[in-house]
Amino acid sequence: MQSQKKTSASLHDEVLVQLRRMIYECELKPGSRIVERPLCERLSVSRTPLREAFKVLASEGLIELLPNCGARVAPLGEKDIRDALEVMGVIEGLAGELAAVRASDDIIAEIRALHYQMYAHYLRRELPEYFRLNQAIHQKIIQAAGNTVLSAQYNLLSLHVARARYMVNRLDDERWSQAMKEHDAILDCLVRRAGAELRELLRSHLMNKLSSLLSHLPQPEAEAADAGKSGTRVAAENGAAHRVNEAAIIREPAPL
Amino acid sequence: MQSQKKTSASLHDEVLVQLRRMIYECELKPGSRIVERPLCERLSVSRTPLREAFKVLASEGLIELLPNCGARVAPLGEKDIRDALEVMGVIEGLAGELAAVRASDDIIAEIRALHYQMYAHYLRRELPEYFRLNQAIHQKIIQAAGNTVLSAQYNLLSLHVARARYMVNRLDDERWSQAMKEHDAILDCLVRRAGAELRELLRSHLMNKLSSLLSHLPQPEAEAADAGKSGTRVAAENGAAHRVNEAAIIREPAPL
DNA sequence: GTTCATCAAATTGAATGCAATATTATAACA
DNA sequence: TGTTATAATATTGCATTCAATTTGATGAAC
Repeated sequence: MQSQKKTSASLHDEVLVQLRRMIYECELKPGSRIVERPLCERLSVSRTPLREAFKVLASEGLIELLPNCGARVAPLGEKDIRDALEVMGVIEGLAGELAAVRASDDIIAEIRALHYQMYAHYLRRELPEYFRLNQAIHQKIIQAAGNTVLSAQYNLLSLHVARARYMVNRLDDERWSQAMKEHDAILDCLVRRAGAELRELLRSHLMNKLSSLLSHLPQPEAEAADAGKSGTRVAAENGAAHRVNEAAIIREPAPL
Repeated sequence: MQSQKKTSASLHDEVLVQLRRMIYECELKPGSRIVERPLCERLSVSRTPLREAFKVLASEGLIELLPNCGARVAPLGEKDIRDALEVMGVIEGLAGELAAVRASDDIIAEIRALHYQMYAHYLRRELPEYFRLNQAIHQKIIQAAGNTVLSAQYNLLSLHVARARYMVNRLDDERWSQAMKEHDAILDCLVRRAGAELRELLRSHLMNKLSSLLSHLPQPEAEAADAGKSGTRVAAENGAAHRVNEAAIIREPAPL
C-alpha cells in the first residue's frame, strides 16, 4: 500500500516533505524569514501547494505564520528544546509501558537484533549507522505500543528534536557510552516486560539527551536573544551549524 | 496583543475555527465525506482558504484527506478514543507534575477559587456551568506547567476528546460524583505541591473518563463496523447524538 | 440477468491573476 | 543631521480558471 514513493504523492505532499527536511536540517535557519516566490521557483511549484504546506508546517510548529507578514522558521531556543523533550519523555515512556504489555515476542526479538547491530556499530564508532539503528529501535518501541495518536505525536516531536540535534551537531564520547548503557537497560526491561521500569528508563533516557543537547547548544544567550519575540528579521547567523570539533559528527539525523 | 477577535483574523483562520467547531460538535458526522463546493458556499469563502484549512485539519487528525478523492471526517471509534485518552493521560499527568513545582501561589489560589465555584454548580446539578469550570481548571493546570509544546498537544487532544463527548452526550450521576471527588483530591495535591501524586491522579482521572465514555458509546460494534476502513461513504447516521435520557445532558462542550 | 466497457458529469489538484497590506526607499522638514 | 511623511515596490491573501482524475451512469456483450 505504501510501495510507490516518488511520483505518486501529490505535489503538496512532496513540498511538505521537502520543506520539513530543509527545516530540520537547518537549511532554512531558525528565525529566518521565508519568502514564498523564491521558494516556489526553487521547488518548481506554484504558490498554492507551497502555501498549503506552510499551513501544515505552522500547525506542526516548525514555522510561524505572521498575518500579512509571511512566514519564518520557528526559532529554537533552549526553552523550546526543553519543552519538546519534556513532553517527548512522557510520550515515549508511555510507549514503553504499553509496548512491554502489547509487543509480540517477534517484535521484541526484532528489537533485540537491532540492539546488537547497534552495539556493533557503537564498538566501531560508526556514528551514522549507530544513529540509524538507534532511531529504528525507538521507532519499533513506538509502533509496538499500538497507539496511533502516540505514534503521530512522537513523530511530530522527533522533527523538533532532530532540528535541535542538527544545531548541536555532535555527540561526545561520554554521553555516547552512557546512552549505550541505557539502551542495554532498555532492552533488558523490554524482554522482562517490566513496563513501569521501562517507562522511567525511557523518560530518563530522554532527559539525559536533553542535558547533553543543552550543554552543547551553540549560543546559550547571545546578542540574538530577542530573535524569539521581535518581528524584525534577524537572520540568526549561527555559524556554529557547521563547526567541526574533536567529537563525532552527526551527518545522518533520521530516516524518518 | 490578542484583544481583537472577529474581524481581524484571516479568512483562513476563521474557516479553520468554524470547521473545527462543526467537526467536534459532530455537525459534520464522523466518517462522512466532505465536498468542497457546498462548504464554500455555506461559509461564503472560496475554495482556496477552505483547502488550506483542510490541510491543517488533516494534520490535526480531525479529517482524512484521500488523494484525488476528497476529504472525510475522521471516524471516531472506541480505539481512537482510547488512544487519544491514553496519550492525554500522560500529557496532563506531566502538566500536573510540572505545575506542582512551577505554579505560583496566585495561580493555585485561582484554581482553588474555580474549584469551589465548580463544586457549587455540582451541588446544584448545573452541568453546563460545571463543565465550563471543569475545563477552566484543567486549562489552568496546563498553563501552569509553563510548557508551550505541552499546551499545544493538550489542546489538540482536547478536540478529539470533545468529539467523543459529543457522541456520548451524557454523564451519569455516579461518574459525576466520582469525578467531583477526584477533583477534590486534585486540588489537595496541588496545594500540597505533591507532584508525583498529582501526576498519577490526573492520569487516573482521565482513565476513568475513558471508561465512562466507552461505556456510553452509541454503537460499540454494530453494522457500521467497517466505517473505519472502507472507502464508501457510510453516513454513520448515529441517531444517538440527540438522544435524551435520564442522565444529564451536555450542551456546552468546551470554550476552547 | 449479470458483468464489463465506454462516456458524461462532477470533483479535486494546481496555476494564474488581482486586490489589499506591508516593507523599503526617497524626500521634505525640523 | 536626524526624523517623519509619502510614494514606489514587493509580498501576501484570496478568487478565479484550467487541467487531471474520479465517480456514476448508460449501454453492449456474454
